Amino acid sequence: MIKTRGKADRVAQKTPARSKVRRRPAPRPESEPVDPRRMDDDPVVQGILTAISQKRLKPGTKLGEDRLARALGTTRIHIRQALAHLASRKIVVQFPNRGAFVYRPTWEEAREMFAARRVIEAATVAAAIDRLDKPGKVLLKAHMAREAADDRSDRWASLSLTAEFHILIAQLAGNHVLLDMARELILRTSLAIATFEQPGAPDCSPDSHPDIGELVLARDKAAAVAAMTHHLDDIERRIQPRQADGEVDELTEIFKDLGVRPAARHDS
Amino acid sequence: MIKTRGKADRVAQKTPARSKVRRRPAPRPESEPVDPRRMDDDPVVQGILTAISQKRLKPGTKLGEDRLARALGTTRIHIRQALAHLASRKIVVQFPNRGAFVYRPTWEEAREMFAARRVIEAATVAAAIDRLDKPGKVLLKAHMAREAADDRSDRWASLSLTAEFHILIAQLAGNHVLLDMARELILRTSLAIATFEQPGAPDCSPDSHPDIGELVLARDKAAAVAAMTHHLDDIERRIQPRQADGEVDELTEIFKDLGVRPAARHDS
DNA sequence: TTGTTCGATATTGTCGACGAAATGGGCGGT
DNA sequence: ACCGCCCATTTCGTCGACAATATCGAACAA
Repeated sequence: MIKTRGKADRVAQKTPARSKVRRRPAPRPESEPVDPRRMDDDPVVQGILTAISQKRLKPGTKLGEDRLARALGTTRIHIRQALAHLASRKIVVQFPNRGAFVYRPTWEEAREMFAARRVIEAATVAAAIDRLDKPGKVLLKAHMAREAADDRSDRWASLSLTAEFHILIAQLAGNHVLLDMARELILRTSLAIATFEQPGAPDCSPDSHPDIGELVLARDKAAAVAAMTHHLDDIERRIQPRQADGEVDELTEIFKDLGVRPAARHDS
Repeated sequence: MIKTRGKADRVAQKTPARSKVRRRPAPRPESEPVDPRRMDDDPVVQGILTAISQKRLKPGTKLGEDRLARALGTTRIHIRQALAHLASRKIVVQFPNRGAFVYRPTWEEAREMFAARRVIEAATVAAAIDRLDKPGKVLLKAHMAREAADDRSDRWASLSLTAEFHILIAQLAGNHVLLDMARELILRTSLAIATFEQPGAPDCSPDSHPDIGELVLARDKAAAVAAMTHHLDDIERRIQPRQADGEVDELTEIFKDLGVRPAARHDS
């Protein structure tokens, strides 16, 4: 008979307020309205994300499912979901029957990411200045202090710190949509940098951050936008279009001034 | 033994050019280098996406897995993948153990989407003017002709058409990253409109499109940017912050100026 | 030695089924 | 008549296993 299911087909999303207006019978403790699932909170996703932003996972790295499952202590299905999510956000690429790899942007795409960042972040600094208030100033000053106090002893922590400056600006802008875009762009940009950086160049000239921060605190919008744009230009200038198709070129690059040959290959 | 798998761990992403240079033994027809999986090409995703952009799926609609699987003639696992992808892009929301629903933005988020669109699309028109060339002009003129010839006979086709104008501008900008963002924003904006629109108001004042198009063709950047911004303001003004939490309020809205009271409540 | 073919291995993709949670309706108590 | 509880049904989440495909190594021919 199949029972065509006449109702409840479109019940409307909304934090599951019970069908009627009656307040919940308190089966739940309180204040837990069953939040929507946020894949970004998944520990697997978080792990891969921070590993990437700290450059512990390099572009092109294969992310095998079974391997990750064992490494992170979960089952393959969670890994699959996490990888699918990261693939949707273009943090990883999935090839059919071959697996997932950390995304490696092309040179053109890297350029386009920076162009997009200039657009977005120019808007976020401007908006951040517009709606800057006491708590915002406190947050900004606190971050600037943290960056000033950073002694570069922990390269990974420093990398996170510089990225957080840009994210903080986007947060101060108060637009969650722009914030998400900025987050995504910053992450993907770090992939672009990792792909095309010259070996041994710093990631993000941290010297510019205090200047930008001061301009924001001074509410000098035009100068702050100009400084941010210039800052991003600076970062972009640090990358070069080396052969992005790697492997062979990578090897020639590695061995070209090294003079060693594989010898006779007997591992173990 | 476990076999720590000494090599090939990071082989680099790159369109799987065969391990050697030899041409393939011809199991594949030709010219198909195994492209990365693009979830956006999935027919299920496409179906839901166009259904949403044409407002055949309204915000809040429940997207049951088994139901969709039967409706679209696939298995549940494909539906799950598609829904996960759409959830990553915030087109749908997934509640644990409750299913997926077409995303219904909050009022603030709707405002933020428009603000973001002003930022992105101001940049895309500007860039489109900068790199406008012959084929670009042809495309733009062709689209303007199509919009001019549209007789609104097919409401769904008209909706797609107006969205495509904005996407075309973004395409002309030549920045794939910005293009993707514009695509996503346009789609989510249409969800915001569907959520908060006043019943019976047109979606996107199509009258503005010819003006903007002409300004682009005339390469008047300042005026085009201003026109685009104004156009988006126009659209945003058409929505109102009605109670977004729906159902009860939705019903009161439906019946509020209808003059009927529940009387003495004896249904049937 | 160089290049090709074939088989073994490993990894991914998919399916079916079961357990878990929530929804909805009916029942009994106040 | 209303409110709360309980159970049946539906739907989602997860696990295990199998099939499909690619990768790797070795044997083989030129």
